[in-house]
Amino acid sequence: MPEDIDINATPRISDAEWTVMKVLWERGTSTLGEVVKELEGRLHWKPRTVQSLIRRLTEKGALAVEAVGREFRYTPAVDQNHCQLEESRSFLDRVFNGRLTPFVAGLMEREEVSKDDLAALREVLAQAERKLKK
Amino acid sequence: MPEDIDINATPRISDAEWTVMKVLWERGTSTLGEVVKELEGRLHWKPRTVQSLIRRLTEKGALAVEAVGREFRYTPAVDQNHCQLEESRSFLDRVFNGRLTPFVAGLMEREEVSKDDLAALREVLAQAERKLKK
DNA sequence: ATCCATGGATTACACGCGTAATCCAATCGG
DNA sequence: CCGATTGGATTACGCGTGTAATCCATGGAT
Repeated sequence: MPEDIDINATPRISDAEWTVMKVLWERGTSTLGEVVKELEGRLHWKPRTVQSLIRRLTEKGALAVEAVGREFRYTPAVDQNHCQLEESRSFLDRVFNGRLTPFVAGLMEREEVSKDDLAALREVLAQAERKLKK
Repeated sequence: MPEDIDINATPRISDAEWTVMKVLWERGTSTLGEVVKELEGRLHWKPRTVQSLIRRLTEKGALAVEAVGREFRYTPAVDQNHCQLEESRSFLDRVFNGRLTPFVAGLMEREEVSKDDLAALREVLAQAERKLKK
């Protein structure tokens, strides 16, 4: 009886949820209040909204919960790089048929890439080429 | 009285709609039947599904309609590069806080980039650098 | 001792999306 | 000419999402 459940699947994270996850990944672990504080100012979100998002993330297994006193602390239960990679693939597939180059080229044509970015990219490229050669 | 409508906004295109738009962009203009034919095999979609997507795209102004005999021909009314750029920006913001380099680096670390890609990227980079210098 | 802020649990609610089915009219193949 | 196919118009329907509000318990401030 083969399992239908893909044990390695990362949960699907929505737009708004990404905002929350980024805070949690950055801070490592937080209470609701800490996340709310972190977000207020940038966003108009009411605390209940943040709580809803956190609850959904917990339900879909993206956050782990640990009771501390009468509160909970929330900790990412999925790897940021992994999630980013999945999003990257699905984005590239959807919009650019999976091709990376047109994506980068498009941004560069519109001058969306700074000189610093260029330098960093050059470095990343060089490294990848070295790795390929080995 | 300032307008609330952003005249330059491209409509928001959903996942499934991207699939349809890519066909239309590639073919320039098509009837429903042509799109259905183009997609069958790759996808399980029923013709009514394709029609629904086309209708929604028309309603949101992404496609222009022109009656030809009893049928309609659908033609993209939004620029592909423009849509791609918008998607790119929103994706980078959401997932990578707008930073291009970590995105590319992430893909390369996981060896998601082929040698040909690397060469093409190198070329794109060089061109961008030349443009910056001028 | 009391009141308020805070957090969990439950509920809300409209909208977009994926994925069609139905109904109807016209056209096409035979 | 007639049945089958095709395409437009209308309708469907459950799920996820964005964005909360309510209700309730409790711990901290006064």
